[in-house]
Amino acid sequence: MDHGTRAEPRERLSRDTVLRAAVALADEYGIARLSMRSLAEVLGVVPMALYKHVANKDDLLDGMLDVIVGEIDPPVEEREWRDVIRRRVLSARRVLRRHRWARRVLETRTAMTPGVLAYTDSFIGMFLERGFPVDLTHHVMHAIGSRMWGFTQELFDDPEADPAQAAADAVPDQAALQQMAMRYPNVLRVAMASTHDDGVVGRGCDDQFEFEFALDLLLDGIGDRHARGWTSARPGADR
Amino acid sequence: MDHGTRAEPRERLSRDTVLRAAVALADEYGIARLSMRSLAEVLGVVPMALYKHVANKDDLLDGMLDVIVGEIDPPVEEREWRDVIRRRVLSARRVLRRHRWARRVLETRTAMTPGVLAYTDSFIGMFLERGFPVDLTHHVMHAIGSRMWGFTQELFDDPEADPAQAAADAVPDQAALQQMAMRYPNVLRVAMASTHDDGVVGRGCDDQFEFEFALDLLLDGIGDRHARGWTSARPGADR
DNA sequence: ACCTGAACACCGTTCAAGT
DNA sequence: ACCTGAACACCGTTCAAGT
Repeated sequence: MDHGTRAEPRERLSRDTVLRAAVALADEYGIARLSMRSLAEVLGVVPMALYKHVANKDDLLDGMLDVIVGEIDPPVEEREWRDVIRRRVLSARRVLRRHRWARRVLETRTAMTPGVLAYTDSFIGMFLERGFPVDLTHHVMHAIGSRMWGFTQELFDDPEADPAQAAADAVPDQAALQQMAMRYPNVLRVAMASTHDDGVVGRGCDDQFEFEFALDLLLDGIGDRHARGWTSARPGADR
Repeated sequence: MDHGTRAEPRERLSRDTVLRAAVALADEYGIARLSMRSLAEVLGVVPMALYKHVANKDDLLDGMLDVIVGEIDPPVEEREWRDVIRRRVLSARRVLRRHRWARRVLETRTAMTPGVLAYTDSFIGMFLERGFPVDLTHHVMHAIGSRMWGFTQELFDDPEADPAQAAADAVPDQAALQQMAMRYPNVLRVAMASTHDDGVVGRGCDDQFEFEFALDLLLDGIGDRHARGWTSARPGADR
């Protein structure tokens, strides 16, 4: 019943309100629908008003990342490195799954924001404080890569899948399946292996299972190198 | 000396010429500068002319991917799975480094194009044909993920870095370094460890070394699971 | 069959002005 | 100090028309 502009004294904008509104908007409608203009509309303000609180769109995205990085649990107090790392990664994973746009944004930017740096620093600390040498820790961090955020670069999973696409995947028509079997027999065999129990070809994989499988492969390898006192000992280190 | 439109009988467009021109344009100026409009201009044609050969921009990107996937070497003839996989991955890596935009494009799309499927099928085949069970192969493919294309999701490396950014990274001012040391001591220690030999803080890491380190961690883990006859044996498989 | 031109509905962002 | 309005230089794409 609000004809005319119900001029409730709209709260003054702040960087924080802008960032949180942006996160909420991306959570609900996806990052593709987040534009300076759509965000302004949600906040009941003209697009240019945002630029008082955010330098530009990149700065907005960086800020959004920092907001959600703050949601990752701190490391647990324990001396066993493997468990500490494992839990932290799985906590990050839960956060990134709540904010499905965040993965893509993390991949996109160079992301040297304060929050991201703080998390990285704390993550490295988990190794160093538990006796890992700096050299090994360095290479280990590279090997872990995006898995410190709880995601693996999976092929063929679309993080922003529209339901239509998902439905199409789930019910492939017979002809397409036939073609598939001819041309890509190995893909099909592997896809079938994961899904014979629920009868569909698409989405039969348990993402969480796959993630932990890969994470444990990695942690095993790391533990092995650590136990063997591995160093990079690269030729020309004294050059 | 071409005043007026030098009406050389411009070659008729084809899907192939369009795709190759797009690849060349992205190679030279980066994917951000590739638009339907800029591509049309390069081809000396009006934007809408492209739509006869390409359904839309997504289709263009898919096509570009298929062009470069064709550049990956076929698997070598050998019976040792580890070496075959390793070489194939490193070949893919060389291709993706020639076309630096491709990594981002691969990440972005669901990418179920014929070329991508064919490569995936052949990749899976390398395991199956060398005695890996289907179940293990399935999980292994998930664990390998984007590494089958020769890239790891690295944090803090910008694939499309502008030179200005790179320069800024390479020569951090003293004050920034000081701040860094206070706030992110662990990040700094690790960064220093890799670079004491060339004296700069930024880009001191040997990407190729890091990639192979991580790849070998993974391959070791895979070999271990294979040797132990690992199966997923998930509860409820008969449900 | 292939290419063109004008138009539509979007972007991020600048600049000068309002209160 | 904060917000506004109009404008600029871009996008991808539709539609009706040209040859």
